[in-house]
Amino acid sequence: MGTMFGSVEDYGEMFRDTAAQTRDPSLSSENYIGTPVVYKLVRVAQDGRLVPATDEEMLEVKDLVENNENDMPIAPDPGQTEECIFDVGSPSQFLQLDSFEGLFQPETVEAYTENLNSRLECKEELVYGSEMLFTLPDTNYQSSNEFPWNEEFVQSEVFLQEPISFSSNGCSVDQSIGDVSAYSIATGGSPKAPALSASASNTGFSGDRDEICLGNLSIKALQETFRATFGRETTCKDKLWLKRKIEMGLIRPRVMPTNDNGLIIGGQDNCTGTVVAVSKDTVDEGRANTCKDTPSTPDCTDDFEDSLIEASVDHYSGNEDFEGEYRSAKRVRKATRRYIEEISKLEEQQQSKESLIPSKDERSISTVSSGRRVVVTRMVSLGGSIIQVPYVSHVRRSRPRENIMALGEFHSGLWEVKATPEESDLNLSQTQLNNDVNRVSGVKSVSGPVQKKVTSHRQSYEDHSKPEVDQDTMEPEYMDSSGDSSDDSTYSHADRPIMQSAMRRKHHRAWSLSEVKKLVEGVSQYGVGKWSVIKKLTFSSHSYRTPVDLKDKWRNLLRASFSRTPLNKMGKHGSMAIPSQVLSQVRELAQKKSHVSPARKARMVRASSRHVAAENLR
DNA sequence: CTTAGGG
DNA sequence: CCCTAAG
Repeated sequence: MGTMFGSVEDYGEMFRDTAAQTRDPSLSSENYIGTPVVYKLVRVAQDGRLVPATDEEMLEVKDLVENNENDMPIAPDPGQTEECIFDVGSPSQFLQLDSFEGLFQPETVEAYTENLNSRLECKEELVYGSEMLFTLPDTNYQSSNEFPWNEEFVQSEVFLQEPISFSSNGCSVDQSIGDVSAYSIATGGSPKAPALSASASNTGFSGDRDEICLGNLSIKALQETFRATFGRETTCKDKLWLKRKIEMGLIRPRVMPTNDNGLIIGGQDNCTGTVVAVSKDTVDEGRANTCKDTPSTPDCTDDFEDSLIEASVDHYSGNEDFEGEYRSAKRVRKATRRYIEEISKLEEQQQSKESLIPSKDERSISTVSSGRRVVVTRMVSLGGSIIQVPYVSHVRRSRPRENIMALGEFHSGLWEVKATPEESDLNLSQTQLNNDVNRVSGVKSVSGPVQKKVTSHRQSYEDHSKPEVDQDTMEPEYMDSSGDSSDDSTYSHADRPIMQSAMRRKHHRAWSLSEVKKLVEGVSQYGVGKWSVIKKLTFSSHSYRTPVDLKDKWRNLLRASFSRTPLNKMGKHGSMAIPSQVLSQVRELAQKKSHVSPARKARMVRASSRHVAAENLR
């Protein structure tokens, strides 16, 4: 790490020292300057992990901070940062990097800071980024007390995130979220304050939208407006920032509907690819109170309230062009703490309204238009409650949804096996079961009680699954099923909720020549159209071939056999061409239509009974 | 459920 | 390969 890093770290140390001081009860009340709040610059990786900032990012932020000392919003990179005022004392207040080197992946960094009273003990930091920042369970912060999340670590945009992010991580996350949201909303400075208490006081401004004449206001006026809007003072001197902030404060409440059909914020699609999260490292438990009690820092609590991590999520644009789009001039600020508050409020409402929403992990999708923008939202259960979030997924982006029909097939998510209880012929039922079990889509329906134990069926099938059929013996059974599942397992578990059903597509399995021959043989024995029989008797070992498959294949063979150009060597699609001999055989059989000679019929019966007998022996 | 046929 | 309609 470069020098910057070192210095930052030093600052951090400095901070910790002061923190240690204030731990002394006798000092706590007056020594506000020593308020043990340590900030860390972290970035939220795409997968949600929190990773410490890199040198570059640190530099960037430092620039921000330093420039700020001149009270001039000089951003290191105009394209990447927004105007902002930083009238804080020194960088030391901001950053502390711990020993996280190596974890960081350089990405665009954006950090916005705002200090309301130019004191280092209280400040507001706004950080924007895109990819959501949630992954509590997997991060290593837990092993490091340097990174206490608890309630102090406030995650704001959480609710915009795809549910899967949490669901796969266990309930502890939900808990955390709960705490977090509560904290972020609390106005009274009490982290424990109920979510609702907060937003109410802030959203009184149902304001005139034509407030865009803010541009003509002086800084003073803007500050005043700010105060009116947010109920607190600000020393921010940046017009743009103030305007934006105020607009956000004014607009957001309006956009957020209070009913079921609503929500969703307009102009929320500006994108960012990265996230910078600045978290506060609370060294002292009683910090908040200490701060609040400090006479000379009236804004303290507000600041604390504000000093949560904020990140905006890009829902609609890919990562690729995010850079360009991000830099595009009129970026609209979006989804920050306030948005979260609203979400929470909405959540609250949802809860109270309840009854409308299934208690399940419901995902009702609805389309909502907000102004010009049409947004699809859906209900998502988060920590037991239901909230409405934009229906987007960056996960799915990479992997297009597959056949939707498949969605219906796996509702229960259980491998239900169709049972044929009334089936008199045990062997037959077994075999059929076999088919169903192995046929991927065969998992579909269940008639009657599902109680039939899958295992027992499977077991019994496997017991006598030893086919009397020659080649390719056995293998299909295990190979097939395991093959299927292994296919699935290659997909990220995080995608599970969404993908699980889509995943279930029957894979194509090329017909081998031996299979074709067998098919022809089967047809010759039992006749065209007796797919079920052929399947049962001739393809008993090929679990993956269903009667329909046979039929389809036969159709193809037929077509091929009558084709003028018998494809000499390789089939069109690279598959082995079917020997002309076989094809002629097919043609011959086809001509005989489906009718089976009495002799064949007898033979068939015999074969069948033989088969049955064989089965019974097992 | 099995077949046939269309997609 | 999937789906559906028809026995």
